[in-house]
Amino acid sequence: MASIAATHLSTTPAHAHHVENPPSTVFFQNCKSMEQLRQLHAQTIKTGVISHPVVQNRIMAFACTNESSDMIYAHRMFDTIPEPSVFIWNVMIKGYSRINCPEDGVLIYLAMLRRNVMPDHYTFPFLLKGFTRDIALEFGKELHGHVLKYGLHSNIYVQNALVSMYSSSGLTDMARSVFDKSCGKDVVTWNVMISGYNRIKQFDESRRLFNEMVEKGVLPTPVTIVIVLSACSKLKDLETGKQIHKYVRDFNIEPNLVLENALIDMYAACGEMSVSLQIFENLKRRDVISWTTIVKGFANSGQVDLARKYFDRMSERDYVSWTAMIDAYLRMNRFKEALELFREMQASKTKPDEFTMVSILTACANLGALELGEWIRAYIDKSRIKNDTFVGNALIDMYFKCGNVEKALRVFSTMPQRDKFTWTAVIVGLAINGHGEEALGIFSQMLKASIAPDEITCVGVLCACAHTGMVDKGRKFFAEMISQHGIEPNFTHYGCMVDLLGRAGHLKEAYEVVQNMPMKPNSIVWGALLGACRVHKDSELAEIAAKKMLELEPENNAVYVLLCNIYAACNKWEKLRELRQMMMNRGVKKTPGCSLIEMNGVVHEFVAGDEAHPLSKEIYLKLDKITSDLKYAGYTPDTSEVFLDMGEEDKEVAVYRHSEKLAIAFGLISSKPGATIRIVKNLRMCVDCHRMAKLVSKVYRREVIVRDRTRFHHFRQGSCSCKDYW
DNA sequence: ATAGGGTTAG
Repeated sequence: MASIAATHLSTTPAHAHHVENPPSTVFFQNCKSMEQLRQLHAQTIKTGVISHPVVQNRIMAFACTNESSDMIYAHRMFDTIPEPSVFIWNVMIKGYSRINCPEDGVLIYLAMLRRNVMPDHYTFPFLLKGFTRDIALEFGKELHGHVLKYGLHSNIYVQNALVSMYSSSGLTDMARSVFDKSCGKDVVTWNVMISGYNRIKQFDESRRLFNEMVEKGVLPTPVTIVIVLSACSKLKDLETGKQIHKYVRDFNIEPNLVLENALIDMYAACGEMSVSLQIFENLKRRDVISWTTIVKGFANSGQVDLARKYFDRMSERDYVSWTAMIDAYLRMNRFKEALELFREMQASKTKPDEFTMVSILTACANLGALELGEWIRAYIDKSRIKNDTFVGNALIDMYFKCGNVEKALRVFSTMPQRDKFTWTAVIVGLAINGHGEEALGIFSQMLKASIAPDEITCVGVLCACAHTGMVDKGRKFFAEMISQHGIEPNFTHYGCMVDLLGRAGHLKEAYEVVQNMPMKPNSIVWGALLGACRVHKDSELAEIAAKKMLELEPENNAVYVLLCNIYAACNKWEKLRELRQMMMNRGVKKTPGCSLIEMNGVVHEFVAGDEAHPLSKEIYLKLDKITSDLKYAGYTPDTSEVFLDMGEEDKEVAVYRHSEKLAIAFGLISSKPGATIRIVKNLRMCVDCHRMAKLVSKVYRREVIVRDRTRFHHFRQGSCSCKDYW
């Protein structure tokens, strides 16, 4: 092909570039690659036709806008043109916006103005495309001024480019003001405006504007339908979604694959998986988005195994598909499976993005998998994955939930941008790790930074007060929630208050709070009171709280167990026997205690009395050794919370086999001397395990960190960060 | 020789 073109060219005489006789440029139509363009370009130089503007235009247009465009090449040629026409400037701008360098486009545009070349109606659509929020904030207004100055605002392409620039960079109000002022709108104007509202999540306004558009008689295109279906999906508005579906059929709108996918997504989001699936099954062609949408649909409806079935059937998966499936496991608290899937994702050589990283960090946080979390952090740096605020927040949360307060704070202090969630993560993280005072300090910094707290932030503040016994500060803050921060206390806040007062020994006041709260107390509030009764061994109030809880949640086994603990601790054996009988009759089973420990990137799981671990034999031998070592340091088993009907010796065996002890023994065997042992437990730590962990930290000079259901225990040199107050 | 809008995920 190139040689034919070259032959053709060589027949054109070198002197043929006289104005009255422009050279033929048909041979450029066959040019397919930059390689061919280079040959043609060389020929035009040899023959001299290069000096003719028509030829220059052809070469520049190809170099800038062809699929295999080469802006370095284009710029080199551009520099040889003494007086570039507006056309040449335009294609240069287009070239830079195509390769996602809108700032370079702006630089070219400014150079063009300096050379006194006026922009035309082609310039702005190229120039404004692909602006990010930052670029729009920096140049948007000025360029908007230029549009008016050069009298181009009535051109519909220019006007749509302006609306699109503002709305796609989140400056929706600016977009709207151009939109409202424009006299001639077409369907694209409406589309870009509506998608602007989608962008800032004002889906109800998207829906409203769509209705207005239809009323005004503007005919929607498939693109309009996709935008509005997306809004319906987010609003979970099945009614409008169905209407639009009907509209598609009634008006014979050509349903392309993107539109079909949007329909599948809308039905899935509205909980209509059967309709969603039906559309999916009837598709002639399916792409990775169709499949991912189905996977996500099942994930959202909690049917993670069905989601997996479709995920496994996919012939092609991208990082979004993998992340969707990982999230499906997260949603069901199946964190280990989430991590297993991440390993498969790596094996498949699919590159994760920052969304994947957030999901994996969440799994690490919940499993206490610090090693893997650290690895992810290094991976993010190494692979230059976008390290945005979401990632920072997830890292902070991971470090706190793994009990590493120092590193969590280090991430916090180096984050360039912080949002409400960042501050809240730090406050909650400090609180659960027992650093109440510091949490309050961060809270006042947050207020100074003019970040408004939300409900969760308030939970963190109350939790900080509760875990550190700051009763007066907690009372004061609770009173200020409405007056200072405009936040109405919800059940969780009342629960925190009851916890705060009750734990500090003000059981009567705590009970009063429950009785006087403006809404009917729920199980969170009664549960907090019940927990306080355990700490202070008040079996009478405990009975009231437990009875209320069981009215609300008859299936809540933990309530029975806690009441048993309390009876046992108060030596109320008769009551305990009756309760045990009732539990037997109702078939109530204790949730087995379960502890997780990560070792060399693998999460090991232990349940009470477990013998399933490959190292089980060694673990029990180690446990024997620990017990005898600790006895020298003053350890005696504390079986006061054991409520099983058995002799003292059997009780000792029962506490001896608790899952956190197995995990500690395993940790001591498998890690280097001096390494911190981190454990995550699903239930509250028992008194005996707590006592033993303190001694382990002293005798073996090991830091032991146990995260239980509600808080952290940092064991160091024989004492615990919770000050035995949990 | 050069024009604009869309789906999946924390």
